[in-house]
Amino acid sequence: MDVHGRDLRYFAAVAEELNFTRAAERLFISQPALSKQIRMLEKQLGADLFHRDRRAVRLTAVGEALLPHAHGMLAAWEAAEAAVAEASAAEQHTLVIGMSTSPGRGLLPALRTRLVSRHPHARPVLRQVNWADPSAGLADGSSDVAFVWLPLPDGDRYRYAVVAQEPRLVALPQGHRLARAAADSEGAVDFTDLLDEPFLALPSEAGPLRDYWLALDARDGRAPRIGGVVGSAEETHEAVANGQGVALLATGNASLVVRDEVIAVPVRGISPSRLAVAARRDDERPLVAAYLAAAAKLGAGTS
Amino acid sequence: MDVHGRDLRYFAAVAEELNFTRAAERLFISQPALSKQIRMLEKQLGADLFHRDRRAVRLTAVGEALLPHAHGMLAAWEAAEAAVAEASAAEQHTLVIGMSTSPGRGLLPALRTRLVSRHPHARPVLRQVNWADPSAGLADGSSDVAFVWLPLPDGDRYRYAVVAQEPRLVALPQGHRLARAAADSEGAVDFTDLLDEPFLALPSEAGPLRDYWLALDARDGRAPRIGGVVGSAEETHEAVANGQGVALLATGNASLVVRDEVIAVPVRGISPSRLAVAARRDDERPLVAAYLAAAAKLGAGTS
DNA sequence: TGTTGTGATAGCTATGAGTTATGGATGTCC
DNA sequence: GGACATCCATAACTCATAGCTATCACAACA
Repeated sequence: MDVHGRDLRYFAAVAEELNFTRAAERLFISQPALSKQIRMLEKQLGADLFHRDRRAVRLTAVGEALLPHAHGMLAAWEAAEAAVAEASAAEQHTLVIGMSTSPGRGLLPALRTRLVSRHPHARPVLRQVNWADPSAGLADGSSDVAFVWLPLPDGDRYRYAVVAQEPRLVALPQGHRLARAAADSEGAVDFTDLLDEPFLALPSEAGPLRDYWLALDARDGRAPRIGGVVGSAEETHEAVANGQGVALLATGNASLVVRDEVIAVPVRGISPSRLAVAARRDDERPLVAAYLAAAAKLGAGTS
Repeated sequence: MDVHGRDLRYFAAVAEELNFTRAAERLFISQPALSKQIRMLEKQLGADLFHRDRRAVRLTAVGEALLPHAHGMLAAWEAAEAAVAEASAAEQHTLVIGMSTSPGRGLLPALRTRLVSRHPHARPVLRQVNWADPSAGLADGSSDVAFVWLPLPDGDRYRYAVVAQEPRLVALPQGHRLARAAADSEGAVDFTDLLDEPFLALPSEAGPLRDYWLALDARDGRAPRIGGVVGSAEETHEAVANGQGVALLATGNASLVVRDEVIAVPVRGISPSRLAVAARRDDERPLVAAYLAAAAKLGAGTS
């Protein structure tokens, strides 16, 4: 049914040498092993490939018929191996960078520059991931590294470098009562004033991250009112503008949501947001390590 | 280095099903066996072929690169198998008929007709063999059946059917003294009159056959004079015409030597020649058996 | 929360691809 | 013609591997 490529290689060698002993030497196996393998191949094909005269070995008609196919298949396999090696190398040098929203803050160009200076062959590829996955593709392997918001669910599966720590804002519809209140109070609001507001939440799959953007730890155990579930910056903008609810934002992301009817004001009394570059803890590939190292350096510089 | 075709087949199946269990069923092997084989292939290539998410199996970039090659090689092997089968069938139906000189006597067309009436696919192929090989190619396998002169050296290795038994003639140059003597004596000569003539002999490799055409058994142990060694009808004609020696002939072969300066006259006192169709005793192939059977029938009819 | 589906793992067996040692036939050299 | 070299086949053994069954781990789903 199938052949082992080796058998074809052996066959081609014997066909070329027309001498089992020399062919075996060339193949770095013993002569009996070669004899046996050729016999097995002949048995499998149900036809002799060589005429073993006492004095000479020569191809039979069947052998002649097989030889060009054997050469073709050996060449085809070499080509296949080369294709695999190439694809493999390309994969080695590709770094998939997951992100839920554009990290902005000039981070991507800075990290890219640092990465390619260390690994000139590196090909960073950006990948947008739904907000439902707080690991931005790390969990299912679709990203190699990712921009994530801390805290990360299953945090011990990852390692990360914080690249930005910023106060959180709240996005409000332009006419909201708290928008006016903030204008009176140094342009900020207390989180306690937001406790009864309906909040836009991440999908429940987001786990701890959903709780974090609801600032659950600042609510003293009282459940938040959920005004809706959002999966992207665009949806958030729409929902806020429509008055479905308010939403906490990282300062660096305000520009994605604030426009038209929506404004954002700082919130006092909650922890700042922390944006990190993360990778799977067990992923030791050089490119991944280099990207994380670059991020750590950047984070150290800007914190 | 090499692949087993089986592994490519397995890979292609999994790539198509994107499900190990179903692919294994389709391949009539167990799922663990398939898993293991794919892992081995991946290990051999040094790259993963499939992305095994908990929920889904999908090809990696490397797998995508390999797949078309795998399909190509599987198709190539099918083509190779077909080529082998075809060549094998052709060989099955080919009967190589060895002969030292054309057997004449209408034997070839008669036997050919009988053979193809029994085996319509049979392709008889004629092969001229040097006189040095009295088995006309049977010994070294270059003929399947052969027209031979009895006695045959290593006679027990062959089986045969006598197709012609004829008095032997002697070929003489036209002006030879015995040519005239024969004309006086019923057109024949006694072998005793030839004892001192130089004889043309077959090459020494011919063994008993050489002795036979020197009629050694009719010489009472006295060595013949050898006038030369001949390897074909043409050489014999030349040598006789030149007076190098005389030569015994089968009646049916006289026409090959007798022309121009050479005549042939019957010889009294020696056994007749026996022409047979022979095959290797251990060669039981239907075509060979059929040819021999046809020869036996023909021999029985004409003897 | 049990059930189903799916892939990986473990442990076993049989096959097969390799080894060395040896046999037997042929050809070669003095 | 005898010693020797060449060459393919066979025998007996070893070790890797391709297959099996049984089972686990995990996700999806009802």
